[in-house]
Amino acid sequence: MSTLLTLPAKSAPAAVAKVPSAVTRLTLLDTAERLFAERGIDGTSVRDITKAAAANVSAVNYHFGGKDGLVEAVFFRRLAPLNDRRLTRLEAAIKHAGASPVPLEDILDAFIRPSVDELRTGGYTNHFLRLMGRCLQEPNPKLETFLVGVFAEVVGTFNPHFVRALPGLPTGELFWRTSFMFGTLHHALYTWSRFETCQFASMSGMPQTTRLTGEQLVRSLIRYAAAGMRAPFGSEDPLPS
Amino acid sequence: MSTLLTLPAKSAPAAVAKVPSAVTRLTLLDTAERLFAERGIDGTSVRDITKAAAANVSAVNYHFGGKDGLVEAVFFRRLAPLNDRRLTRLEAAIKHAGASPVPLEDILDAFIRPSVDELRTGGYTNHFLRLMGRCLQEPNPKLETFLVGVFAEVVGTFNPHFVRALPGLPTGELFWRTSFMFGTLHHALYTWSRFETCQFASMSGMPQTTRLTGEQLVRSLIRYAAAGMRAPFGSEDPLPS
DNA sequence: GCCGATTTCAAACGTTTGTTTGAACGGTGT
DNA sequence: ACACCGTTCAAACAAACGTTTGAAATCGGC
Repeated sequence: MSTLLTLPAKSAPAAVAKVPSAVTRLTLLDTAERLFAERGIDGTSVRDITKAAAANVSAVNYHFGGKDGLVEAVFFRRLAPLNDRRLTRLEAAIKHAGASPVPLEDILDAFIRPSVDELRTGGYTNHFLRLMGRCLQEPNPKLETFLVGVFAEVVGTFNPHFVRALPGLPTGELFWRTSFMFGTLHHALYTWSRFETCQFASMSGMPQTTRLTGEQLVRSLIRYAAAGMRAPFGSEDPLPS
Repeated sequence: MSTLLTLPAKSAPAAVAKVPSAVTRLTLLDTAERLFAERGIDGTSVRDITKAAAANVSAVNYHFGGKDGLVEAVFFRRLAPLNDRRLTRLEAAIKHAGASPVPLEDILDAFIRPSVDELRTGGYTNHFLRLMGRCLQEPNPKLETFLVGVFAEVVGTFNPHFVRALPGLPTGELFWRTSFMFGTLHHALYTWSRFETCQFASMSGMPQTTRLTGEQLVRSLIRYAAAGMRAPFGSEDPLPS
């Protein structure tokens, strides 16, 4: 339930030189992250994980209290610093803007860049990027409430600045455009992170120019999302049937 | 493998008055669609399906040759007419445009509208919409190759018209913007179709103005995607750090 | 009313799932 | 040397998994 980061038993006294080995714990987290990204959570058994991690089957239950605890730990390990980065970058953009509204591109940069950039540079592999692109649609209900809670603070902090940066846009429309931006980001992460072996690359004879660096992907995403969120709203020309 | 729509045994002779009952088959497809959307494919057992459908456990194997066959049938039943609709609408837009390039909004309309609109009006429930939003990220490899094959024709047909409608846009950038549009659409379908019971609605105190009709969602999506795909491309002002 | 084909059914198949158990291991402090 | 604590391990647990089986039930055509 609420035992998100509580280590297994490890009675808290003398908490100085803690985490004696924790190598098995880390290996389990890494391999679980990789396998979850490749086969999904339900498609990965604890035996798959422990076998790939060269650990015992019961290690998952010992270190994480069960498979559910491992799932939460896998996501929490990445999501917490990711969202910290987002908030930090937004703070910087707010300070840089002074009293005037934060430019839309800066808000999007603070939101998007950590997903693509910081996650990779911190010794992270591409596996969590694939997992990120999928996480919102994982059917695990516990995970869903957990993710919603983690994201709530971020969205709540970003939303007022979107409102200021896009004056005149109705609240409902802004909600949906934010959701569109979310979907754009997640699908792009999923596609980009697995592009090396992606079957979609052969869909329409795609050339090699589709390979992007992380920085290029960030810029493309911001360009696309900024233009989309700034799209004129109102009863313009009706669409043809 | 390639037995996508082949009925179980049913030796083909006297193929006139076929499909004697097929009520069990249809019930299984409907309930499987619903449960797949709610719990994911791996999270749904054949016993869950057959129990909810008031059928026998072996019915899945009899009618579809196994769970994999059922999965393919669930997707194929919706995807085939959906993509037919897309191609038909694109044809109409091409004819309407004459020799000039098809307007970007018309291309997007032909691509997006069937997903939101036609799928619902044809007696479809919302369940496949949720499944649609998730299908590209289902870890089932067989399903993936199947979906890629189904979508290949559509993408191959739409791409040349995107090229004409967006002159000057590099091929690589166009690929990614198309992918962005794809992600936008799928995430929007997922969010919109489950909005009634969606936890995201409570994330930032969203008002009731976020409820959209299908038509409103289509127009919002087209506005957003059109603006995003038309975003200026080049080495403009560098983003702030 | 009977026959052959089609469909349903209860029961069981072997495998895999997540989890638990209790003993053995490997350090550290005394 | 001893006891202690955190960790690992092989073995087993009941439950659920997809699938198979062979016998009933159902139906249409003659």
